[in-house]
Amino acid sequence: MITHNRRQQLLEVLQDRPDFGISEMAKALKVSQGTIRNDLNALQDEGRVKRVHGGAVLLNRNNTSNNSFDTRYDQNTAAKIAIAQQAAQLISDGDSVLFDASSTAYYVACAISHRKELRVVTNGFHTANELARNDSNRVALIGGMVNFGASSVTGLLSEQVIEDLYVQKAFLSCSGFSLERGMTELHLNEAHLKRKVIHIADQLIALIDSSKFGKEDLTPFARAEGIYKLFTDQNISKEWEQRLLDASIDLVICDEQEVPDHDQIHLKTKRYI
Amino acid sequence: MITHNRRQQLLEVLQDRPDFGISEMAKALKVSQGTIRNDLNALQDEGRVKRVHGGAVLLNRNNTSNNSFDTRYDQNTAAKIAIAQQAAQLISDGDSVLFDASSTAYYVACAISHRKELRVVTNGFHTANELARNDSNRVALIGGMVNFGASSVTGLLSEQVIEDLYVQKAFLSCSGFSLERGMTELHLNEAHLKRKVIHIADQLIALIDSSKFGKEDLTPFARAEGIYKLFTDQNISKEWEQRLLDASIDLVICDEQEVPDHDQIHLKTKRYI
DNA sequence: TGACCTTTGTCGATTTTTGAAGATTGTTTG
DNA sequence: CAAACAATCTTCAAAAATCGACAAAGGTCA
Repeated sequence: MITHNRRQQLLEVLQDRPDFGISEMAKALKVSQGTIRNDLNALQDEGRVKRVHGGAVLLNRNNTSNNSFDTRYDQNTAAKIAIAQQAAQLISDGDSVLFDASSTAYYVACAISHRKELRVVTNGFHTANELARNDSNRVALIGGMVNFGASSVTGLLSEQVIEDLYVQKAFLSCSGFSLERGMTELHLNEAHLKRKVIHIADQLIALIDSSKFGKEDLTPFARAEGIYKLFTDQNISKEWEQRLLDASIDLVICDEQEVPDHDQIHLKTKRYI
Repeated sequence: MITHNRRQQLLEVLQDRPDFGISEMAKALKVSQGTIRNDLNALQDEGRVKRVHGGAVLLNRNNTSNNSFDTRYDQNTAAKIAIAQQAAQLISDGDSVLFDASSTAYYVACAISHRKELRVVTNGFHTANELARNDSNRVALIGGMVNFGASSVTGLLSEQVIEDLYVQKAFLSCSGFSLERGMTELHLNEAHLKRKVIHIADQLIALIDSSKFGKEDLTPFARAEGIYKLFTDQNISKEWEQRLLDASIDLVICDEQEVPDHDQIHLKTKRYI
């Protein structure tokens, strides 16, 4: 084992087990504690970790995946992916679409990675990055004040910017939904932004997992009648299903399919043992 | 066995077994260790591998993603961090500052994580996220077209948005610098954006590592006289140092040891003197 | 043959690893 | 709060591994 590779492994160990101390790292990599200290100090000089008493913490670059964005992604993943895959069917090559910064919208973005020449507007970093990966797409990120937790922007720098845009389909989620108040959002800024973007979109596609029905949050931003299609998961109650049908809302209930590897994106392989 | 073929084979071995050291490669190819050393050094000169103590690591086979944030991040890290730590001294609580999407500017952002109530404008995702981590800061991300590789935006949605802002200090890097053309940038969009933001900033702080001097890229965006302070690393040539002094440019040559503890990302410890 | 390149072994210099001693830090206990 | 203890840190020195440089040996081709 050469030095460089051992240090790379050390970083991976540290990512999996941030609580490991020097002695545990030494045992995991089968070298002396002094060597681990050398390695950690060397990695510190490279700016990869910060040394603390008893061990080290990974520095920002590797840490970016450890914010609240990812934890949001792990909640109810199967339902969100089911919704995303169905909703993605609505998008064709060359479409102009809008996504909010929600994790469900991000999964839609992942599901249309094979589409070409899309024109995309979004306020989510991850969604923007995922779609910009494809060279033929033109992805616009809405400027504004940054929310660290959500990796998104909401407070608009300029109201005008959005009004000058136009998209065919807007894919929006919400934190609560009722027939009376429509789609509601916990945060004022987010609701404000969504209300804005609805005006520039031809069709409003609602991505609402079953847990949101009956919840009413602070700020409403879209009336139920304005929804072009509503996607939800199979856990929706019969009662709500009927209620939505009675209100003439175009409802799509998405079956959870076998999506084996997707949850495991965040898991790292453990080479040490 | 022709030399050229053996080197190709060596690359394949290295791909299969990245953890192989010199002696293992020598055994695998049935030549002496000295020959392996020759081969690895030759391959390094071709840019195919990077030599590390005890062996070598393969590097980017696809030169297309050359400008990505991650690869930029790893280049010349020590110099960039040195520059960042010195430049960070200019920032006080409550300041309004602007950063470009460069990795050096990102390091500055990391170095001011303890500052409070900053008002920040940037077009880099990583920089934005890092600074937004601190609740007391207000971070604005400039909206625009997304560059996947750089994790940034450049094509502006609206020229007006920037003109309505004001910052005290703008921290900008560049891909080339000369006294005649000033700061230059390879990509047109980026130069365009930087030219814009210079107008809304009181002071232009240039972050230019020593490798950039004498390079002139396509698009100039800031004249040398307009630079308020220029930070570079200690590898700058005496010749260039003199030239900048003659031009009355406020030059700061950054050396890691001179920074007080509380402003450091990490300490460079001297272990083997 | 003789010029040129590659390979190989050797040698001192450098880097890495490791263990030990003493200093420092963090925690527990009275 | 302070003393006592444990864990961890830095420093140092020695051993091991590796490096670069050089020169000798071997091969190729005009």
